[in-house]
Amino acid sequence: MTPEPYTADRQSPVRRPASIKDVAAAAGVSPTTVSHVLSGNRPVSEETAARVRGVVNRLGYVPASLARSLQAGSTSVIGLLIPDISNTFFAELAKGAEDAAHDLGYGLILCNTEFDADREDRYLGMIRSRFIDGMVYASGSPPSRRRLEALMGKFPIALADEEVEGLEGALIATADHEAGGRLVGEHLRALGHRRALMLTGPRALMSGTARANGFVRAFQGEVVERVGDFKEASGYRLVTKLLEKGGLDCTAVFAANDLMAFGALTALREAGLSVPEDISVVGFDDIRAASLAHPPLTTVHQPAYDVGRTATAQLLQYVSRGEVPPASRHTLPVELKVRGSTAPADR
Amino acid sequence: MTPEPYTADRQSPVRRPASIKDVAAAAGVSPTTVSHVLSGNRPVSEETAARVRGVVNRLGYVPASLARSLQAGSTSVIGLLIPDISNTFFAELAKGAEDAAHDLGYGLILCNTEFDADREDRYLGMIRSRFIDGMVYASGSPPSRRRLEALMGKFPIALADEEVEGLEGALIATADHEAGGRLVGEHLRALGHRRALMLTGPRALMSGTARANGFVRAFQGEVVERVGDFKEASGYRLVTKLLEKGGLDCTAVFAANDLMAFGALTALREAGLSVPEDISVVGFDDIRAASLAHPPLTTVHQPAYDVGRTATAQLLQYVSRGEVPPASRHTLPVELKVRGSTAPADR
DNA sequence: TTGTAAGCGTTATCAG
DNA sequence: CTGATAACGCTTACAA
Repeated sequence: MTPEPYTADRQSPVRRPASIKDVAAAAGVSPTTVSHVLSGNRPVSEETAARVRGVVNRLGYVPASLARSLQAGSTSVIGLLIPDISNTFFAELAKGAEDAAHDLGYGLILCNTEFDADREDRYLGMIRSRFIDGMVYASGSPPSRRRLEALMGKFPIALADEEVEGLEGALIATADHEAGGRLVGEHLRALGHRRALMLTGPRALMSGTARANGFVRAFQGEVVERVGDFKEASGYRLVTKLLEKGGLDCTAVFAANDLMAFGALTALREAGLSVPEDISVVGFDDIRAASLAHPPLTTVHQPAYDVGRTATAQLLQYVSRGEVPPASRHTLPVELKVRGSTAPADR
Repeated sequence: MTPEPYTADRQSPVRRPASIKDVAAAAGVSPTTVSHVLSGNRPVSEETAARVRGVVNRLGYVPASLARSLQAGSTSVIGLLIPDISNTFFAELAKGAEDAAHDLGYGLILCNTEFDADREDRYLGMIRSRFIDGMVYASGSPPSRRRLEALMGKFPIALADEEVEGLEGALIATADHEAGGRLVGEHLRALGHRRALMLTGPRALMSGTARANGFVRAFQGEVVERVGDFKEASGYRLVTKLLEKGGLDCTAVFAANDLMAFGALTALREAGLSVPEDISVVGFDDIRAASLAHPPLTTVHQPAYDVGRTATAQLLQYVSRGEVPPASRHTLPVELKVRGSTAPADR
């Protein structure tokens, strides 16, 4: 227990970590034996095993996962690609994915793209270079389709939440977007609304299209459509612009997601309109802030957690066998949450 | 362009991907040359290079990152460990970290622990087994200290947002928690409040302690303290319990984070108290929902993005040189956001 | 019960 | 300008 003599370079340069050979040498056995002590893949005499374990502890030996994976041909890690980590919808989805991965003995790494094609490429590179065994893809930026297409048949990929147009043959787990739109349509119709503004997401995203279709079909009234991009700012901009050139001329707004609904809410408030007295607003997703907002937002609850969990569990079934998943679709139910932002269309 | 003949097993089993040897053989060169064509590390005749590139494309060859990393001794990927991905504070922090990593040519993988020691262990294993080159650690669950301690000197780790008690010698980037607490104390005092309830985080977390210290010092009034766990439910529970046994007897509540403040808000509302007329409430973090809440929450804005960005950039400076970072502290300024949840203490 | 040697897919070194 | 060969650190036949 005498104090260690001071060594100038004690801290900074990382010493080469102990390898299996170092352990073997120090324990007087072959690397093979060390390997088997650690993996339990074949019997080792208790005496030898104990000695090896002692050395392992003393040296702080941890097997290099890279070498192990290289040899095994797989890393036991998959990725989850999402466009926007601060959208709580994706956060929930990620939790589901993580739980599923964890349960099945896989690591899950989150890849956040910020809707940036560069980053998406980079992360997809991880699967092409086999740094990860598979990928749950929950982004939906339109340009990604062609890239995905090339990967789909060659690597294990599952689509979560968003289906990608023209990508048949994929494993996909998604909420029932169409039914969600329908629920909103029925709700507004029942409240007596006959003219609605619909704020959609980008054309190329199927989920938005499905929501819109379901809505239009069930609403059976007049629908003014404006195309946004799922961001709060676009909801604000779209409504403001409409307001400026002569008013909305609608009694209800259906935004394709909660974020855009918030933007609409702000624009409406700034224009001196009150929700739901003057106009009703409905969102989609039921993110956390929806119930906290003022007024609390009527919206469609998506089972984000389940979408993530299902997509991941399904994918791993194939990944673990070294297979690429065949086409299959898992549609999860949605639920309308009626809150304070919708009211009858009187006046 | 004749249609490919149907093959029964076309889809499922993943064929062994092309290796550098396959490319070399098909191009009639050595693996060395292929490697150099791709890396540009040494001149290759344009003719040979073109031929190699042709084969690379035709075979869809992508270098195996595992092999490359094994050889290089590093993966150019670091991890960011966070406790709760659906807390937008961490989401912002993650964005900052991601941007910094991206700028410096590193990949960043998010490790979400859900405050679960199991998962934390698992993710820390990634750095011990050298699957990642470094880790930005933004969790603060108390039991983690000893584990971290063992890693700290041996692997490149940076602490973000939360310092860990007893862990000296770390690279750490954090908001000025103490100053934040002070700002709240001054604000409430100026409004005439003299008795406040303080909802803290777990004892072991230094950030919470710093906030509390700053607050108590500046408030100079009576402070009732209750220990929570940074989750919404605990804010609700603590306030409810107090309310049940005889009222709060305070004119203001200072919660150690916004989530707990929301919990308090709900509890207060259920008890028929209105904010800020009957009682003022202040949070900490300034997460997205804070401004959306009703009433909008007065809170301390933390530069989450900058914390993530700074911690990561600093860490990478050392990681890229294969060094373990020495102790250093980066304190980032905070800002009080006065909103609708605080008012003068009249009545 | 244990060890030797080959191989996973790269890149660096050295040689031509 | 190009190629053998070794080495990165591990696992796994095959052998003893």
